[in-house]
Amino acid sequence: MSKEITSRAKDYSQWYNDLVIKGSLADYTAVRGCMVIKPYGYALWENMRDALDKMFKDTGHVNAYFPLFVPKSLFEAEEKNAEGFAKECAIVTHYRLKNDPDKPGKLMVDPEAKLEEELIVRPTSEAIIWNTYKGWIQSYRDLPLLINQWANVVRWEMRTRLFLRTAEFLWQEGHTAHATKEEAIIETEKMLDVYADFAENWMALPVIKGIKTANERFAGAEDTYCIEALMQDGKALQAGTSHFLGQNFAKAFDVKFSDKNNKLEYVWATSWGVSTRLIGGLVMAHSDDEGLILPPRIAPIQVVIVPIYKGDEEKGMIDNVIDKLLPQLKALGIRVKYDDSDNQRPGWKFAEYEMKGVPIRVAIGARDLKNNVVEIARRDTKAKNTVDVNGFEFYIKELLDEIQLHMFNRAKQFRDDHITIVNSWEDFEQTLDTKAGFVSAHWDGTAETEDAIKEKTKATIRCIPLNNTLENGNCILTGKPSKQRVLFARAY
RNA sequence: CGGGAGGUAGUUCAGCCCGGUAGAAUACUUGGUUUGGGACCAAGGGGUCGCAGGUUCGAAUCCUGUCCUCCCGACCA
Repeated sequence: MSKEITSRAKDYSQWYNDLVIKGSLADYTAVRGCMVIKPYGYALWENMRDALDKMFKDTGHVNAYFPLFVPKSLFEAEEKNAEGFAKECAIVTHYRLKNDPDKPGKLMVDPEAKLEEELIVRPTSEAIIWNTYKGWIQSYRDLPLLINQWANVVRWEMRTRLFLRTAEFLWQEGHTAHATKEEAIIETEKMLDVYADFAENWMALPVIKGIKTANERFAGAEDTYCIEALMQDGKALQAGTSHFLGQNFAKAFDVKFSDKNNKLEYVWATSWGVSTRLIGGLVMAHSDDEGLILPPRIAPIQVVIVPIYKGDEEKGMIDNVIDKLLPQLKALGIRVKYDDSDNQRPGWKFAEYEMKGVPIRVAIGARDLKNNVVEIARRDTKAKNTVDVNGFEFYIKELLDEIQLHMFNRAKQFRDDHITIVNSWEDFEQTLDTKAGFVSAHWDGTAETEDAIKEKTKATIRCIPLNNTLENGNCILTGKPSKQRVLFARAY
């Protein structure tokens, strides 16, 4: 089998697929639009999940689990939300199969077993959760309610891509209830900060925090905050969202509480989520034509040690050294793998772990034993270095931090180089076609103009950046007055 | 749902036009030699050719239908 990764320059789609599949993260399955996440990819997800989970808990949230199935009547209670998802729902209509009388050995749906009420496979859990919260909230003393769920959801998309858009995906969804509007908005913004912190400091993925326009807003939300990342092909990726839901769901599901004055009020809500899509973003933002490049903080394997030897005697000598080195590395909390399998030669292993994106490779052979050194190769720059064995665990520890930082800085440099300020329609179109990336431009604030721009260029408004500087200008398309720039891009 | 490509060994694919014993590489198993950037030799196992019809003495190959996958669009809180 060809192990080569398709060049980015040739075909980004193929390049991306190669990275995911040959990097052992995931693969296609027999089920349309679904993927299997392989052990290596799942280990990556677990590291991300654990880091996020801790951040949620540090901000006062707890985990719970709600059902996969949502009765249709509940699902449709919040009209805008239901409408927004209606076109991409999987629906359970029957609960039994039976033998097909016309085709021996085959099964058919038993028409007798039709459900009274259809069950929607959750595309998101607001409906079932708010129906539950109704029973949990009576008094202001029950608030705030800060719950997160780790779950799978299903969205029957027309066109799917590994990690970036699959029919079923894993995610977390936080759903909180608050006594006041102000508190809910603070929560919405706080969780956006958590996401940005995670993306930048754990995934080395620079993001722009912003607010979505009405067109791009979550169905049922008052405001959708987002973090937007830039991929190497110049397309933007929505990496996470945090929604201020106002009282929409409280009203739809009749969730009221008595305040201190014993007055009944609807609660204020937020929801926020990130998914396995983040892995797609990670792959597209950092990898090269040799394979994945994973940030050390979440890499399933941070250091791989490859022995190079002739015969059992040399192998024994190397083993002796490694037996001392492994505990030293593990004592520093480093995830290390000693690959002394003899099915493959060193060269094969080098290529394999590069494809899997392992941040640091340590090679040790007879030559090194004599000099009491090891060869250290970093994945991000491909630089090789010979290091003394004494104290090398501290060198590794520092190098991991350096790689993490370097990956972030490199991605940030790329991102910053691809934010282009334009003031005319000609420049706008030309920039999108030749340079791609984010385009910062004035917009008149209307949905019609946004739609027209999308129609003409396929670019959408990714967000109105938070902390945007106000400046007077004219809409790129209509010339109408505008008070601030927004970020446009073609997106995944 | 429109346009394009495809479905043959675990994987990547050839064979199809012009019908006649199922192929290659790689992976796998065994033995041996190797090991500082994807090793080599020898032997071996492995496929109802996506599915269903049809034409034919005979179909991976021709015809019809159908299902599925990938790519490009439309869709995408």
